[in-house]
Amino acid sequence: MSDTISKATIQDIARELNITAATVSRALNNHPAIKEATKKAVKETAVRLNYRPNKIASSLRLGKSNIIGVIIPSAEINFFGSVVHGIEKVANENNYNVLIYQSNELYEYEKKGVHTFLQSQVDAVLASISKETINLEHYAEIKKRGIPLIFFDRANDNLGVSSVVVDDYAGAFEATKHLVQQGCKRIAHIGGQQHVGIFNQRLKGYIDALNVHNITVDDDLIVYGKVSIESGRECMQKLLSSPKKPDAVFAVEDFTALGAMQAMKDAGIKIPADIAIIGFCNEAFGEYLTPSLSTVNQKTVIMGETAARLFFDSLRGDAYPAHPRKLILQPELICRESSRKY
Amino acid sequence: MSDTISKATIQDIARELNITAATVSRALNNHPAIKEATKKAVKETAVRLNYRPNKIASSLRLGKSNIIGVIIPSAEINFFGSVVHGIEKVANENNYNVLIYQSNELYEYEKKGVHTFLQSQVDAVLASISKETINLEHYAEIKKRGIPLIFFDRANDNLGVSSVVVDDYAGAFEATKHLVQQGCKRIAHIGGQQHVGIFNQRLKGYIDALNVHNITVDDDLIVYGKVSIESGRECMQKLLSSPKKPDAVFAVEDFTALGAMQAMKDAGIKIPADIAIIGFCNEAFGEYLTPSLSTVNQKTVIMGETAARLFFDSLRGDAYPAHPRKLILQPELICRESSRKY
DNA sequence: GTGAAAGCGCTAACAA
DNA sequence: TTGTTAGCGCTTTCAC
Repeated sequence: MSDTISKATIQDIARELNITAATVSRALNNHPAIKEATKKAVKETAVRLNYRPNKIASSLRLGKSNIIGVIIPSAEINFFGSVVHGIEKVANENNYNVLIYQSNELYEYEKKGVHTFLQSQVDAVLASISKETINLEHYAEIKKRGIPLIFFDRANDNLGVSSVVVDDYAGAFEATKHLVQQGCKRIAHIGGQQHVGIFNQRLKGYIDALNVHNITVDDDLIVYGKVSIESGRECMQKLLSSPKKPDAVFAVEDFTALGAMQAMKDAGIKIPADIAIIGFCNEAFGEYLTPSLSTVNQKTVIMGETAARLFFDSLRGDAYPAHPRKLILQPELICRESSRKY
Repeated sequence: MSDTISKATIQDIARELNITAATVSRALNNHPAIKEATKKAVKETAVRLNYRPNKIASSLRLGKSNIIGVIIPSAEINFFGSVVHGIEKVANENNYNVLIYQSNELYEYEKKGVHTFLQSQVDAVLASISKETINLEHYAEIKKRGIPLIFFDRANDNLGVSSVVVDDYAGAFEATKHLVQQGCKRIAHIGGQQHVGIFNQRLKGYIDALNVHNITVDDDLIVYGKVSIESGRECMQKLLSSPKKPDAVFAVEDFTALGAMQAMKDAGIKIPADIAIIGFCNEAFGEYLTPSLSTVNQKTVIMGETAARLFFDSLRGDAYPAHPRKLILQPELICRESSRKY
C-alpha cells in the first residue's frame, strides 16, 4: 500500500494548472462563466489528486452547513427509526446530511441536543418532543435564531412551529369501525395515559365510532394501562375476569395488544374467533405474530419525508410563516388475521 | 416574542469588554494564562449575549470536526440501531457527534456515504460492511487519508483495520450444540452469502459442533440463502421437499429463521416437536413469536460502545497500528420455545 | 496576562 | 473568461 494521501485542496489543483483557486472553485461548481476546457482540466486534476471538497470550509464561508439535526426520543422505538429513514431519504436527495440526537425521553438530554445542534450550525431542526418535556425554552431559542424548526408526531401548537402529525382520532375511529363491521358487539378498549394527547385522541375515536354505530359505550369495557406488554397483559386479564366479556379489543398500541394477546392465549381464548383484537402503530413484530396482528399504520417513512420536505419548502419562503403549517397524515388500517372474523 | 437573535461571535464579546477576540477565545477555553476576573467577565458576557460557539469555524481552524461517521446497512434492523445507541453514548461522553449513513446494503450507497463523510471531515468512521460490498477501495481511501476507521460486526481483516466483532463461530457452535443436546440428529443449516465473513464463520461453527458430537455433516442439510424472510421461507421449503427431512434447523439469523418458521407452519409442521429451530441476532420480534424463537444474543450496545472506545483509544496512539486490534465479543445463547424439546 | 497577526479552505464581489 | 482580494469565526504563535 502506498503512502498516506496528503489531502489536496483547490490551491493544489490551481497550482498544477497555473490558474487561481477562485477559478478552480468556480469550475468545480460549474459556474457558467468558466470555459469548458478549463472545467474539464480542473475536474480531471481533481480526480487525479484525489481531491475531496472540504465541506467545513465551504460551510463556514457560505454560512450554511447542509446538515439537518433530528431529535428523537429513542432510536430503539421502531416508529422513530422509520421516521428518520424518511428524513434521511429526502435529505440525501437534497445533498443534506442528518445528525441524530436521542433524548431518551429526558428533558435535559433534549436541551443538550438542541445546544449541540446550534453549535454545529445545523440548517434546520426536526424534532419529536420527549414525554418528559414541559419547558419549551430550548425550542424557542431555535426559533429566535431563525433556524427552521419542525415538529413531527409529538408536536406543540403554542410555539408557532409547523408540524407533521398523524390523525390518531381518525385511526382509532377506523380501527373500531372495522371491529364493528366484523360483527363485534362488545368492543373493549385498552387505553394509555390520558394526559398524553395521542392516547386521548385514540380513546375519543373509539367512543365516537361506537356512538356512530349505535353501540352504547360501556365503561366496564374501558381499562387504562401504562402502554407496555406487561400492562396490556394485566388489562386484558382484568377484562377477562369481568362477568361480561368483550368479543373484541381495540388496544392503544401494538405492545399493549401483544400483551393482551398473550393473556388471551394463556386463558385458552381463540383469536379472533372468541375475541378479535387490533392494535395501533404497526410495529414490525405484529406481522409475524400468530395470529398476525391487525393494526393502524402511521406511515412513518412518509411522516419523515413530509417533515423534511416541509423544511426544504421553507427554504424557498419564510422559515416561520405567520400561520405555521400543520400537516395531518391519515393513518391506514392494516387488517390482518387477529381481527378477521370472516 | 422579541426579535430574532443576531448571532453573537467572540468578536462581539471582545468589543463589549474592550479586549481582543484572542483573549475571549482563551477565556472560553479556560486557558491557564488568563486572569480569573477576565474569564468570569467573558463568560458572563457570553451568557448575556446568548453566545453559541461556532463549531464549524473551530473545526476548520483545528482541522477536526468532532464528528464520528457511522455507516450501517440499515437502521430498520434492530441490531444496528442498538449498536448505534452504544456508539452515541460513548461519543456524547467525549463531546463528539455522530453522523449516520445507511447503505441499505448497497455498495453504491456505501461508497457515497464514505465520500460524504470525507467531505464532512469526520474524525473517524465506524462501519459495518454491506452485504453487497466486495470492492473495498472506498474503505482503503479512508485509511490512506489517515482517518481512523473501525469495523464492527461485518468486518474485513485484509485491510489492516481494527474491528469489533462477535464470535460468530462460537455462537454458531453453541447454537448447534444446543440442538444436539435437545436430542436432534438431523440438524440442517440455512446459511447466508459465504463471502460475508460472519456467515461463513457461522457455517464453520455449525460444522465443527456436529463433528465434535460425532454427527456426520450431511451436505443435503445445508442450503444457502440471501438472508431475508423470503429467502428463509424458500430455503426451508427446499429442505422440506427433500426425502430426508431435518429434525432441527440452525438459521443464519433471525429473519431467515422467521421465514423458515412460516414455511413450517404452512406445511403443518409442529415447532419444536417435529422440527426445532434456532436463529441468530436476537432481533426484537423473536421473543413474541409463537413459539418464541431461540437465538444467539450479540450484545449490541456493548459492541457499539467498544467500537467507539477503540477510536478514542486510538486518539492517544496510532490510528493504524502495525497490528490492528480485533476485539471479539462472546455471544450468549437465548433458549426459548422454538428449540426446547423437553 | 493580553494583543497583533496569520491562516484553516473555500467563495464571491469587484476588477480586468 | 479569469484574477485579486477579502473574509466567514475561530485558534495559536509570537510579541510585548
